[in-house]
Amino acid sequence: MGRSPCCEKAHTNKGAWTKEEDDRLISYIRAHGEGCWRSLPKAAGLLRCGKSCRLRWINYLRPDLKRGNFTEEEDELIIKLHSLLGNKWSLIAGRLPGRTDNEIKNYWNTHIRRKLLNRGIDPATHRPLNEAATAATVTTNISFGKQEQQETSSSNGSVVKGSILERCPDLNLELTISPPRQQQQTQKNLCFVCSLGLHNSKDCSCNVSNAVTVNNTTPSSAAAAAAYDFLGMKTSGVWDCTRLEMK
DNA sequence: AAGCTGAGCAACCGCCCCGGC
DNA sequence: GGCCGGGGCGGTTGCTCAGCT
Repeated sequence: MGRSPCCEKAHTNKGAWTKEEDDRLISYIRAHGEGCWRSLPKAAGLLRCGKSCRLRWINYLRPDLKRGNFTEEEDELIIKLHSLLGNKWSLIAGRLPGRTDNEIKNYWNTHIRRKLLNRGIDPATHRPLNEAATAATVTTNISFGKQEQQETSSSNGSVVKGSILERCPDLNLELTISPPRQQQQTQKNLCFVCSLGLHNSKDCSCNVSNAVTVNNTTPSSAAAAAAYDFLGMKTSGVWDCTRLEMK
């Protein structure tokens, strides 16, 4: 049973892309644009799975990609975003123009993880390693909307109280998160995801969340509170979303 | 020079979500 | 409301290459 494969695997190439395949894909997309990935390989004369074409285009061939080493600023931004968003690589990539989720994921796993470990910071929790060891069950990753709902039901059917505050009793409850100050008056209903500039994201909870203050226990605000501890440096007072703006 | 090892990264796999029917 | 197909995403694999012995 199960769903049918996305393509006829018996007649598709796998592995590294050749220059000729790249050229075919580029010229086809230039001529026709990004359309139906499933039918693209056949139309472009490629013996590749549609998914493979999409991945190749998005991660390597797209003209707006920024190749080359990550800057120190990008490093720090990735670390901050990861502490907020967890392994939401696509969301993180959305804040780094010219970078792809795959690239950031690889970079995280190869460089930043080690960098944080060298700093004595647990890359999974963004807490000091000794603290992370004693509070291994505490997560500081954001949970949005549906994911939050999924996580609130345990396997034995009992409902776990969903509040991150309950799971993270050491959170600084005095912290207030707020949208950019000049927008506070006009965007009272901005959800946390939108406040990061990730409008129209699937994780946007504008429709379900009407506040972004930590005093409320909405998933987005509680998650924001959970992220107060950047790089192990606890902060207090106002945490301003504008700090995540690209420079 | 040859073999070994680990890092880096491109690509694949499988699952999930969403929209159309 | 349920099913199905397509797209997207995160995790993992495996190839390549540089550094070391």
